[in-house]
Amino acid sequence: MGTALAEMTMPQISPLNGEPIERADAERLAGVLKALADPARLRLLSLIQSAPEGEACVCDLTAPLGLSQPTVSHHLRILTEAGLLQREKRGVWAYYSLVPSAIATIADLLTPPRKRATKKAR
Amino acid sequence: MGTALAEMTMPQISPLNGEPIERADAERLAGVLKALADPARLRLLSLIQSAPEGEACVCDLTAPLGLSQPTVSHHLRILTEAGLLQREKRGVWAYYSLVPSAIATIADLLTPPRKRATKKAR
DNA sequence: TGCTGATATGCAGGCGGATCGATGCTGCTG
DNA sequence: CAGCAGCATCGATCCGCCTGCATATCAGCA
Repeated sequence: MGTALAEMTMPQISPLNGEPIERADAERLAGVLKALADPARLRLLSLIQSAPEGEACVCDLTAPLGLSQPTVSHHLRILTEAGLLQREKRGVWAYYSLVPSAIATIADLLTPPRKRATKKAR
Repeated sequence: MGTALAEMTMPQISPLNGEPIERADAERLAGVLKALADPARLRLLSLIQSAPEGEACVCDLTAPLGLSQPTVSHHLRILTEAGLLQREKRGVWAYYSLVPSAIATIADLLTPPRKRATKKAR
Protein backbone atom coordinates (compact mmCIF):
# COMPACT_ATOMS: atom_id res chain seq x y z
CA MET A 1 0.00 0.00 0.00
CA GLY A 2 2.90 2.27 -0.65
CA THR A 3 1.35 4.68 -3.14
CA ALA A 4 3.90 4.21 -5.86
CA LEU A 5 5.31 7.68 -5.48
CA ALA A 6 6.51 7.12 -1.93
CA GLU A 7 8.21 3.92 -3.02
CA MET A 8 10.63 5.76 -5.21
CA THR A 9 11.20 9.11 -3.58
CA MET A 10 13.77 7.56 -1.31
CA PRO A 11 16.38 6.54 -3.87
CA GLN A 12 16.50 9.88 -5.63
CA ILE A 13 16.24 8.66 -9.16
CA SER A 14 16.16 10.89 -12.18
CA PRO A 15 16.25 9.92 -15.83
CA LEU A 16 18.48 12.89 -16.54
CA ASN A 17 20.97 13.09 -13.75
CA GLY A 18 24.17 11.30 -14.56
CA GLU A 19 24.06 7.54 -14.63
CA PRO A 20 21.62 5.60 -16.77
CA ILE A 21 18.66 4.54 -14.66
CA GLU A 22 18.00 0.94 -13.79
CA ARG A 23 15.25 -1.04 -15.35
CA ALA A 24 13.34 -1.26 -12.07
CA ASP A 25 13.54 2.48 -11.47
CA ALA A 26 12.37 3.14 -15.00
CA GLU A 27 9.36 0.92 -14.49
CA ARG A 28 8.39 2.60 -11.23
CA LEU A 29 8.72 6.09 -12.63
CA ALA A 30 6.85 5.05 -15.75
CA GLY A 31 4.11 3.69 -13.56
CA VAL A 32 3.52 7.03 -11.89
CA LEU A 33 3.76 8.89 -15.16
CA LYS A 34 1.20 6.52 -16.65
CA ALA A 35 -1.22 7.65 -13.98
CA LEU A 36 -0.68 11.24 -15.13
CA ALA A 37 -0.70 10.53 -18.84
CA ASP A 38 -4.44 10.54 -19.30
CA PRO A 39 -6.66 13.48 -20.25
CA ALA A 40 -9.45 12.48 -17.87
CA ARG A 41 -7.08 12.13 -14.93
CA LEU A 42 -5.32 15.41 -15.66
CA ARG A 43 -8.68 17.12 -15.68
CA LEU A 44 -9.64 15.37 -12.45
CA LEU A 45 -6.52 16.69 -10.73
CA SER A 46 -7.25 20.12 -12.10
CA LEU A 47 -10.88 20.07 -11.04
CA ILE A 48 -10.11 18.87 -7.54
CA GLN A 49 -7.33 21.38 -7.05
CA SER A 50 -9.54 24.27 -8.13
CA ALA A 51 -12.51 23.13 -6.04
CA PRO A 52 -13.66 25.22 -3.05
CA GLU A 53 -11.78 23.48 -0.26
CA GLY A 54 -9.30 21.83 -2.58
CA GLU A 55 -11.41 18.72 -2.40
CA ALA A 56 -14.30 17.20 -4.29
CA CYS A 57 -16.52 14.15 -4.16
CA VAL A 58 -17.26 11.83 -7.06
CA CYS A 59 -20.70 13.27 -7.68
CA ASP A 60 -19.16 16.69 -8.33
CA LEU A 61 -16.76 15.33 -10.92
CA THR A 62 -18.84 13.15 -13.22
CA ALA A 63 -20.72 16.01 -14.87
CA PRO A 64 -17.76 18.29 -15.76
CA LEU A 65 -15.84 15.31 -17.10
CA GLY A 66 -18.70 13.85 -19.08
CA LEU A 67 -17.86 10.37 -17.90
CA SER A 68 -19.91 7.79 -16.03
CA GLN A 69 -19.59 7.46 -12.29
CA PRO A 70 -17.84 4.06 -12.41
CA THR A 71 -15.29 5.43 -14.83
CA VAL A 72 -14.59 8.44 -12.63
CA SER A 73 -14.18 6.20 -9.59
CA HIS A 74 -11.79 4.10 -11.63
CA HIS A 75 -9.61 7.09 -12.49
CA LEU A 76 -9.67 8.37 -8.92
CA ARG A 77 -8.55 4.97 -7.77
CA ILE A 78 -5.58 4.99 -10.11
CA LEU A 79 -4.57 8.48 -9.05
CA THR A 80 -4.86 7.51 -5.41
CA GLU A 81 -2.78 4.36 -5.81
CA ALA A 82 -0.18 6.42 -7.61
CA GLY A 83 0.09 8.62 -4.55
CA LEU A 84 -1.29 11.74 -6.20
CA LEU A 85 -4.66 11.85 -4.47
CA GLN A 86 -5.87 11.09 -0.98
CA ARG A 87 -9.33 9.90 -0.07
CA GLU A 88 -11.37 10.81 2.96
CA LYS A 89 -14.80 9.36 3.49
CA ARG A 90 -17.26 11.57 5.32
CA GLY A 91 -20.70 10.06 5.63
CA VAL A 92 -21.87 8.85 2.26
CA TRP A 93 -19.42 10.97 0.33
CA ALA A 94 -15.82 10.29 -0.56
CA TYR A 95 -13.76 13.45 -0.74
CA TYR A 96 -10.63 13.44 -2.83
CA SER A 97 -7.84 15.99 -2.51
CA LEU A 98 -4.32 16.40 -3.85
CA VAL A 99 -1.48 14.93 -1.86
CA PRO A 100 0.61 17.98 -0.96
CA SER A 101 3.63 18.42 -3.24
CA ALA A 102 3.10 15.01 -4.81
CA ILE A 103 3.13 16.39 -8.32
CA ALA A 104 5.99 18.71 -7.45
CA THR A 105 7.91 15.59 -6.48
CA ILE A 106 7.37 14.15 -9.94
CA ALA A 107 8.46 17.43 -11.48
CA ASP A 108 11.63 17.29 -9.40
CA LEU A 109 12.28 13.72 -10.50
CA LEU A 110 12.17 14.89 -14.08
CA THR A 111 14.24 17.98 -13.45
CA PRO A 112 17.97 17.38 -13.98
CA PRO A 113 20.87 18.88 -11.97
CA ARG A 114 19.02 22.20 -11.55
CA LYS A 115 20.94 24.89 -9.64
CA ARG A 116 19.52 24.17 -6.24
CA ALA A 117 19.87 20.64 -4.95
CA THR A 118 17.70 19.18 -2.20
CA LYS A 119 20.52 19.13 0.31
CA LYS A 120 23.26 21.62 -0.48
CA ALA A 121 23.29 24.21 -3.22
CA ARG A 122 27.04 24.55 -3.41
CA MET B 1 5.39 18.96 -37.56
CA GLY B 2 5.19 20.88 -34.35
CA THR B 3 6.66 18.32 -31.97
CA ALA B 4 3.76 18.20 -29.54
CA LEU B 5 5.68 19.98 -26.83
CA ALA B 6 6.12 23.17 -28.82
CA GLU B 7 2.42 23.21 -29.61
CA MET B 8 1.50 23.75 -26.01
CA THR B 9 4.30 25.74 -24.47
CA MET B 10 2.75 28.92 -25.78
CA PRO B 11 -0.51 28.92 -23.84
CA GLN B 12 1.07 28.31 -20.46
CA ILE B 13 -1.17 25.56 -19.26
CA SER B 14 -0.78 23.82 -15.97
CA PRO B 15 -3.06 21.27 -14.36
CA LEU B 16 -2.42 22.83 -10.98
CA ASN B 17 -2.48 26.54 -11.46
CA GLY B 18 -5.88 28.01 -10.82
CA GLU B 19 -8.54 27.34 -13.37
CA PRO B 20 -9.53 23.84 -14.45
CA ILE B 21 -7.78 22.98 -17.68
CA GLU B 22 -9.65 22.57 -20.92
CA ARG B 23 -10.22 19.21 -22.50
CA ALA B 24 -7.96 20.02 -25.43
CA ASP B 25 -5.11 21.13 -23.19
CA ALA B 26 -5.49 18.00 -21.10
CA GLU B 27 -5.23 15.85 -24.20
CA ARG B 28 -2.11 17.58 -25.46
CA LEU B 29 -0.35 17.39 -22.12
CA ALA B 30 -1.42 13.77 -21.73
CA GLY B 31 0.02 13.07 -25.16
CA VAL B 32 3.47 14.26 -24.17
CA LEU B 33 3.30 12.50 -20.82
CA LYS B 34 2.34 9.30 -22.60
CA ALA B 35 5.61 9.50 -24.49
CA LEU B 36 7.42 9.66 -21.16
CA ALA B 37 5.35 7.03 -19.39
CA ASP B 38 7.19 4.01 -20.70
CA PRO B 39 10.12 2.20 -19.08
CA ALA B 40 11.94 1.64 -22.35
CA ARG B 41 11.65 5.29 -23.37
CA LEU B 42 12.74 6.56 -19.97
CA ARG B 43 15.81 4.37 -20.20
CA LEU B 44 16.43 5.60 -23.74
CA LEU B 45 16.41 9.21 -22.58
CA SER B 46 18.68 8.29 -19.73
CA LEU B 47 21.10 6.37 -21.94
CA ILE B 48 21.30 9.12 -24.53
CA GLN B 49 21.79 11.82 -21.95
CA SER B 50 24.62 9.94 -20.29
CA ALA B 51 26.31 9.02 -23.55
CA PRO B 52 29.73 10.52 -24.45
CA GLU B 53 28.62 13.51 -26.50
CA GLY B 54 25.10 13.47 -25.17
CA GLU B 55 24.10 11.63 -28.28
CA ALA B 56 23.78 8.03 -29.40
CA CYS B 57 22.84 6.04 -32.46
CA VAL B 58 20.36 3.18 -32.58
CA CYS B 59 23.03 0.51 -32.68
CA ASP B 60 24.37 1.72 -29.34
CA LEU B 61 20.98 1.49 -27.68
CA THR B 62 19.59 -1.90 -28.66
CA ALA B 63 21.96 -3.94 -26.49
CA PRO B 64 21.59 -2.06 -23.18
CA LEU B 65 17.83 -2.02 -23.58
CA GLY B 66 17.51 -5.65 -24.55
CA LEU B 67 15.04 -4.78 -27.28
CA SER B 68 15.11 -5.40 -31.00
CA GLN B 69 16.34 -2.70 -33.36
CA PRO B 70 12.90 -2.00 -34.89
CA THR B 71 11.42 -1.60 -31.43
CA VAL B 72 14.13 0.84 -30.40
CA SER B 73 13.61 2.85 -33.57
CA HIS B 74 9.90 2.89 -32.78
CA HIS B 75 10.46 4.33 -29.32
CA LEU B 76 12.94 6.89 -30.61
CA ARG B 77 10.37 7.97 -33.15
CA ILE B 78 7.76 8.52 -30.46
CA LEU B 79 10.15 10.52 -28.30
CA THR B 80 11.16 12.62 -31.29
CA GLU B 81 7.59 13.36 -32.31
CA ALA B 82 6.86 14.34 -28.72
CA GLY B 83 9.61 16.95 -28.96
CA LEU B 84 11.90 15.31 -26.44
CA LEU B 85 14.57 14.07 -28.84
CA GLN B 86 16.15 15.45 -31.95
CA ARG B 87 17.57 13.37 -34.77
CA GLU B 88 20.64 14.08 -36.85
CA LYS B 89 21.68 11.72 -39.59
CA ARG B 90 25.40 11.50 -40.25
CA GLY B 91 26.29 9.01 -42.92
CA VAL B 92 24.62 5.71 -42.18
CA TRP B 93 23.99 6.47 -38.56
CA ALA B 94 21.20 8.39 -36.94
CA TYR B 95 22.29 10.25 -33.85
CA TYR B 96 19.68 11.10 -31.26
CA SER B 97 20.13 13.73 -28.56
CA LEU B 98 17.91 15.41 -25.99
CA VAL B 99 16.14 18.59 -26.98
CA PRO B 100 17.58 21.18 -24.58
CA SER B 101 15.27 21.90 -21.65
CA ALA B 102 12.44 19.92 -23.20
CA ILE B 103 11.93 17.80 -20.13
CA ALA B 104 12.43 20.79 -17.89
CA THR B 105 9.53 22.37 -19.76
CA ILE B 106 7.32 19.44 -18.86
CA ALA B 107 8.46 19.67 -15.26
CA ASP B 108 7.51 23.35 -15.28
CA LEU B 109 4.10 22.54 -16.72
CA LEU B 110 3.51 20.23 -13.79
CA THR B 111 4.93 22.59 -11.22
CA PRO B 112 2.26 24.83 -9.67
CA PRO B 113 2.68 28.47 -8.52
CA ARG B 114 6.27 27.92 -7.35
CA LYS B 115 7.75 30.91 -5.47
CA ARG B 116 10.07 32.18 -8.13
CA ALA B 117 8.68 32.37 -11.61
CA THR B 118 10.71 32.17 -14.80
CA LYS B 119 10.44 35.86 -15.49
CA LYS B 120 10.18 37.85 -12.28
CA ALA B 121 10.78 36.56 -8.80
CA ARG B 122 8.83 39.27 -7.09
C1' DT C 1 27.05 -1.47 -60.28
C1' DG C 2 26.36 -4.80 -56.73
C1' DC C 3 27.00 -5.82 -51.81
C1' DT C 4 26.93 -4.91 -46.94
C1' DG C 5 25.51 -2.62 -42.85
C1' DA C 6 22.53 0.87 -40.25
C1' DT C 7 17.62 2.48 -39.89
C1' DA C 8 12.99 2.88 -40.92
C1' DT C 9 8.48 0.93 -42.03
C1' DG C 10 4.61 -2.73 -42.54
C1' DC C 11 2.28 -6.26 -40.56
C1' DA C 12 0.38 -9.05 -36.90
C1' DG C 13 -0.05 -11.06 -32.25
C1' DG C 14 -1.00 -10.22 -27.57
C1' DC C 15 -1.67 -7.58 -23.45
C1' DG C 16 -3.21 -3.74 -20.88
C1' DG C 17 -6.45 -0.15 -20.16
C1' DA C 18 -10.56 3.06 -20.83
C1' DT C 19 -15.34 2.85 -20.69
C1' DC C 20 -20.06 1.53 -19.43
C1' DG C 21 -24.08 -1.08 -17.50
C1' DA C 22 -25.37 -3.85 -13.75
C1' DT C 23 -24.76 -4.95 -9.15
C1' DG C 24 -23.23 -4.85 -4.32
C1' DC C 25 -22.25 -2.11 -0.19
C1' DT C 26 -23.00 1.37 3.19
C1' DG C 27 -24.69 5.28 5.74
C1' DC C 28 -28.71 8.69 5.95
C1' DT C 29 -33.54 9.37 6.46
C1' DG C 30 -38.43 8.88 6.82
C1' DC D 1 -36.73 -1.12 9.24
C1' DA D 2 -37.48 -0.02 4.51
C1' DG D 3 -35.96 2.98 1.04
C1' DC D 4 -32.72 5.83 -1.06
C1' DA D 5 -28.44 8.04 -2.47
C1' DG D 6 -23.33 8.00 -3.09
C1' DC D 7 -19.39 4.91 -4.35
C1' DA D 8 -16.97 0.84 -5.30
C1' DT D 9 -16.59 -3.45 -7.72
C1' DC D 10 -17.53 -6.87 -11.49
C1' DG D 11 -17.94 -8.40 -16.10
C1' DA D 12 -17.62 -7.38 -20.88
C1' DT D 13 -16.30 -4.77 -24.90
C1' DC D 14 -13.37 -2.03 -27.64
C1' DC D 15 -9.29 0.28 -28.75
C1' DG D 16 -4.52 1.49 -28.51
C1' DC D 17 0.15 0.16 -28.00
C1' DC D 18 4.46 -2.59 -27.16
C1' DT D 19 7.05 -5.99 -29.40
C1' DG D 20 9.21 -8.83 -32.96
C1' DC D 21 9.74 -10.64 -37.70
C1' DA D 22 10.07 -9.56 -42.33
C1' DT D 23 11.03 -6.18 -45.60
C1' DA D 24 12.11 -1.74 -47.66
C1' DT D 25 15.35 2.22 -47.88
C1' DC D 26 19.65 4.44 -48.02
C1' DA D 27 24.65 5.39 -47.60
C1' DG D 28 29.28 3.76 -48.12
C1' DC D 29 32.41 0.63 -50.38
C1' DA D 30 34.73 -2.95 -53.51
